[in-house]
Amino acid sequence: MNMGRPPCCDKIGIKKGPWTPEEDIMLVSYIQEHGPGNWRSVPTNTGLMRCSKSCRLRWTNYLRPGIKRGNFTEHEEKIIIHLQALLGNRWAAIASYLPERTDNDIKNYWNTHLKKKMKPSDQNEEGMEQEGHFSSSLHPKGQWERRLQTDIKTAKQALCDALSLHTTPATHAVPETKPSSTSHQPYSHASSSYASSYENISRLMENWMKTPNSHETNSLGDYSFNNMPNINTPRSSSSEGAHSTTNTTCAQDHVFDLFTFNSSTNYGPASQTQVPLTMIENWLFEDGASQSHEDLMSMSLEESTSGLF
DNA sequence: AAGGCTTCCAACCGCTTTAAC
DNA sequence: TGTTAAAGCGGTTGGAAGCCT
Repeated sequence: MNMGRPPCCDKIGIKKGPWTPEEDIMLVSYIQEHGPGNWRSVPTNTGLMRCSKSCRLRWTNYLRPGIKRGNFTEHEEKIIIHLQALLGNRWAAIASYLPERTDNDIKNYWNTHLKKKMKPSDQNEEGMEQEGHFSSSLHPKGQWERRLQTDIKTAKQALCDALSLHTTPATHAVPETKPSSTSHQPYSHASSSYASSYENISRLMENWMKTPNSHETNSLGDYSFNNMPNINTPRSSSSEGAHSTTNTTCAQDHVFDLFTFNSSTNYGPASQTQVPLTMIENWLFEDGASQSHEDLMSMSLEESTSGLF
């Protein structure tokens, strides 16, 4: 019986553990030619004795261009602390606000640095959480509920984009809308002895970026680091090119679902399509403003979450 | 100098969701 | 439409490196 997709890898002779520079170069060379995605075929086509999942993780967490490593700035630190309080341990969501950092990196940084740093004040926050002050831990929420919270924001952003109600792009917190910041982002440093190899790979990638034409067309569609779809969104970069459009559409669907849901309690079905635009605008502007990093930093937790519910 | 302890982070594991067949 | 693997995600671990005694 062979229903569904074929297996990702046969798990026989799969290599585990740290990646060698040679393996990295093999992977990068392959992605250079074909673009990320279709991970299933990566081990076969590259000769890497790695599981496809391992290849994907290696790429998204380490080799992907535009990743800043080590040395979290005070600003980044504050954002992480604030977002962690807001969203809980939803590292992917937090990482979307820090496009140059991977969720894994943020998670590690939180666990190794910030968690203990927060210890003295934790008492307060935990106390507040127990009293239900924070939305993220108001109740032991189900996954769909927590996802909904994020979706609301995504949906608002999508609708905002659709209606061309951009706030200043530089302060926009939702990274999907930002132009790629990766091409000019210097690699800060690699903390391990692997640094020299890593730099080699960086150079390899820089060469690639200088010659976008050589890889514009491939089985996965147009692709280059300069116009990589969703490059700012960790993980999603591994997805296929159509992703961002799909997200927007889905988000818009969500937002209209929300309107339908809200209005159905107050209005009859006929009025569902007659939500005044000013209402939507107000709603968007309200939250759109709060999406900037600066505002995110300055607003209180209560303020920042009140709009969500 | 060396042994033990701690810190840090890359990578893995396992679960859930999404999408291909 | 059901089954299955891929993708996404958060938690955890292993081991290298640094620090302490």
